[in-house]
Amino acid sequence: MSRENPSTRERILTAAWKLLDSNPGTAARMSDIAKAAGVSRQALYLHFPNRTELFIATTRHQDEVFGVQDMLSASRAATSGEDRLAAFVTAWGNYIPKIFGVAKTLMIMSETDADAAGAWHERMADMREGCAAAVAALARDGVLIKEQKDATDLLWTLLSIPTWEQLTRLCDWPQDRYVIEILRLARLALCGRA
Amino acid sequence: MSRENPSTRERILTAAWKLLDSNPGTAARMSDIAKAAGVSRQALYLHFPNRTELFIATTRHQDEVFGVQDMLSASRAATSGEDRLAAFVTAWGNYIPKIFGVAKTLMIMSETDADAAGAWHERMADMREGCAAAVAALARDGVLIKEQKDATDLLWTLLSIPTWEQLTRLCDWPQDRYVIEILRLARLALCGRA
DNA sequence: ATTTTCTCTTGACACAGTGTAAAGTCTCCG
DNA sequence: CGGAGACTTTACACTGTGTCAAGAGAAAAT
Repeated sequence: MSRENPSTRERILTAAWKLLDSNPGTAARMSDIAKAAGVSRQALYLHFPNRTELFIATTRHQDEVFGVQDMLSASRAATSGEDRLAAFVTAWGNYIPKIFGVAKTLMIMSETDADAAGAWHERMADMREGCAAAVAALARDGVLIKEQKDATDLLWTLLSIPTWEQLTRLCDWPQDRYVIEILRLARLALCGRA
Repeated sequence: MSRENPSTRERILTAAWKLLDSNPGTAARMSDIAKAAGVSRQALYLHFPNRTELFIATTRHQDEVFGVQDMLSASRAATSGEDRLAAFVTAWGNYIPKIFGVAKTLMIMSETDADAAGAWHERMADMREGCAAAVAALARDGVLIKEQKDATDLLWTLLSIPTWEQLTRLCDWPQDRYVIEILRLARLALCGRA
């Protein structure tokens, strides 16, 4: 289930990725993914124990392809708290659209599937780390006007995927305006000034 | 499907309500609801054409029981823009926990079910009206620092159900603090001051 | 060159859940 | 008494997930 012909596994992951991207949340069926990958439905079960694990593997695959780690470490480079906040909001805010389709599917599956919930919460916890680090940097600079826990909660919520979805998809905000406004709001909420 | 014995229909709606409330999003099965209502599974189909319509009827039923209209008209009573904003945020913010279980289920079903999506979007559009009215009142008072459309988008997003869920359920904020903080954030975002 | 091994396919099946259909029961009401 | 309406019971079609077993095909081992 791990050291087989990588090309097939890769093709399945790519097919799942594309399908979930093209209509997020609608949770493609196993047979759809198989067809898109050009393999039999049963072949999926040779590489992944079930649908949930396939989707979890797809998000991990995305993270590898995009190099989330590099992205997050870039925001760690900023010296001042405010720079760090800006770097983190920009990095994560611009990462969301890349992973939205798959992430949303996992998010929805979280409600009914414990494994999906675990993977999803882990991902959100990772993102929260970044929020906490930015908040801590603001506190160190003495510009934070709230408790660190509360500030982290707020920033974490502002940067949540549903918030991104509502503003960009339902309100038709272009991506760059979303980033600018969320950053403005974060600064207002955490430092009391823009 | 509408003028039959009301007690059975009522009992089904109440059962659905309770089940959806007790574990939101997990989408109770028809047989669960039937059992809880003390009727046969098939009886559900005598009153509702399908599962989606049953859940939609459940939200409408909630709105009747709680009297959303009265709640919203109360916020219209406020004279100044800032009062109106506060009244609306408080009213809606405190309404969310009452409807959360059912609303979230409908929200999740929206992804795969067109009827659910219609009902859900209609509900959200209603809520947006309230946002727009509060924003217009702020503009009339000359305290709004953004375009009305953008301000409405922001307020609408701050008051979204996922935002409520994240802060109260995941971050463990008590309900009253949620209302206070969202109101503070809304004032900051729309008027530039708390 | 033959055999073994691995990946994938084919076809079948069990299971859960939704929605439909038909026949039967029960009760109320004329 | 007899009919109408609400509900039950049983059965079934359909979709989608996950399992199982037999076999094809090719590459690797011997």
